[in-house]
Amino acid sequence: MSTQSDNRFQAIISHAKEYGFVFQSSEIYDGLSAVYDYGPYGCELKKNIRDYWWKSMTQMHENIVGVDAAIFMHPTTWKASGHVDNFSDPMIDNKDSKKRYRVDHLLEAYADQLEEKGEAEKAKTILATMDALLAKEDYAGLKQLIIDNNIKCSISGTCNWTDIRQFNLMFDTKLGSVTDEADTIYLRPETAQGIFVNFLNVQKTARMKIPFGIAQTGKAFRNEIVARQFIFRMREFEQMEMQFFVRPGTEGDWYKFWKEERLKWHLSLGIPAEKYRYHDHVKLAHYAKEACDIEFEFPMGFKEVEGIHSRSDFDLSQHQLYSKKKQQYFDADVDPTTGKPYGNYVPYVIETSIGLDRMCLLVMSNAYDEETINKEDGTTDSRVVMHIPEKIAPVKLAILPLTKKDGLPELARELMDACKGSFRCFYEEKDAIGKRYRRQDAIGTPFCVTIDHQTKEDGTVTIRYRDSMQQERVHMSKLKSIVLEAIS
RNA sequence: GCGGAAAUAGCUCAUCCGGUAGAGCAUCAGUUUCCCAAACUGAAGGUGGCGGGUUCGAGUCCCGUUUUCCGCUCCA
Repeated sequence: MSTQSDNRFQAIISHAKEYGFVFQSSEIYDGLSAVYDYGPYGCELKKNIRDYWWKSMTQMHENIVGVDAAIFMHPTTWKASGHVDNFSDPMIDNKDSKKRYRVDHLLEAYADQLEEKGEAEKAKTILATMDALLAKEDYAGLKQLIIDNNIKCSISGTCNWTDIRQFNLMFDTKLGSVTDEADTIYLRPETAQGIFVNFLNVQKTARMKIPFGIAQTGKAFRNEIVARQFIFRMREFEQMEMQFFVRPGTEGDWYKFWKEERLKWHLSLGIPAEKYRYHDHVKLAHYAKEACDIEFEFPMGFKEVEGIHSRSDFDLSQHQLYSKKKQQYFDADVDPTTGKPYGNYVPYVIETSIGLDRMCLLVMSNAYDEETINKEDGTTDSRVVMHIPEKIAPVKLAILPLTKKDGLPELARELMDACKGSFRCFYEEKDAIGKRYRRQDAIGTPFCVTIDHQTKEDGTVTIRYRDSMQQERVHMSKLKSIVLEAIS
């Protein structure tokens, strides 16, 4: 990473704090690691991004409906989803190289080596022993297995291992007021399962026919080993997910469709295409058939902002297995090859999952700009401006009377009253006009309007555009529609 | 979790060899001005992240701790 991009990231973090976008959580108590709060403008931005996504997914697609599932779910949910087994990996560190390994990866790699050497039997024995020990959570036994087989770290070449430790990435808590008798439940590590367990409820009550989708936004929690990089990786974060249910055999086409559709959504915000790229997964998760990330060029490099996964029928089948309740859909459409209806099946799923907090960071990173302005008298000036897309800007319109007397505030208040019911407005009469413009630039307000003495005569005002700094005279009565046009 | 760096006003930073903290910008009140960070007057804002130690005396030296950033690792 270059020093320049380092500085840029620092500048964005400082700006986010200084102008009320993002604060560290519990800052007066020295903060809480990797937890952040959104301030007055940050929460508007976040809400606007969420609303824009929600509208794009549900309102613009007749076959997508929403749910809002609880954060607490029945503990069996996480057994079915694979999170209890796959989300809590025993780890071991090599003391010499300081490298950390997942214990199962380390042993599997060793078993692979044995197989290559023609010792397949021994490899099998080791993997079987490992599985047994993992099931018993016998970490001392696992460490002994590693030592007995003289498994070395590939970096240091030594067997100098630490004890095996468990990193459970799910937060747990107790349900029930008496702790002794209470059951352990988890804060959801992803929102997807709240959709899967409601699959039939939604399908039946909203009378949905395949293909259809269920959208949800909400908080999820992961006790990350390392959570860093500002709001990019937080322990408490918000996801915007849509699970799209399709007939088996059509998932390839739908995967392709949503992969393209989701990138279009990003580009519809006017963010340059060259800052985005796809990253196709080579090594797939246990449930996936195909998967890719949409990556954005953050100040610290290209990083994932959204994932599109072809999840097969893994989730619904698992819930069917664990709940012993059929998760089937009856497809009355006629299969042209057989001439009969497709009938009952467990649908396949295409998932699109985007991190709302990452999207906020994406927008702020892309918007932040330190401009040098060449003034008419030959001198230069500078401004910090947030080029936030109009649709999602925290404040849409600033209403600024040129002076605080001669009846100008009264006219400005009239305009304020006319507009504030339709979008977020900001009123200010303090300080010189230039200073007020700069303050609005810093929070990304796309339009400023100034009421001056001419307004009293002919009802016109100057509208000043954030990005170009150009001004235009328009009639007061047109202002609301100009702004509405730009933000819809 | 390991290693490195850092933490002083809202922000960016000073404070020399250890002698009880300053600036610019921002904020607030007022005067004046009135279309791109204008000027003037005044005000407010700090137990120097927190805790301990050394010292007559610690923002400064030492230890611990918390938080942040960077590298490794992790992120199904």
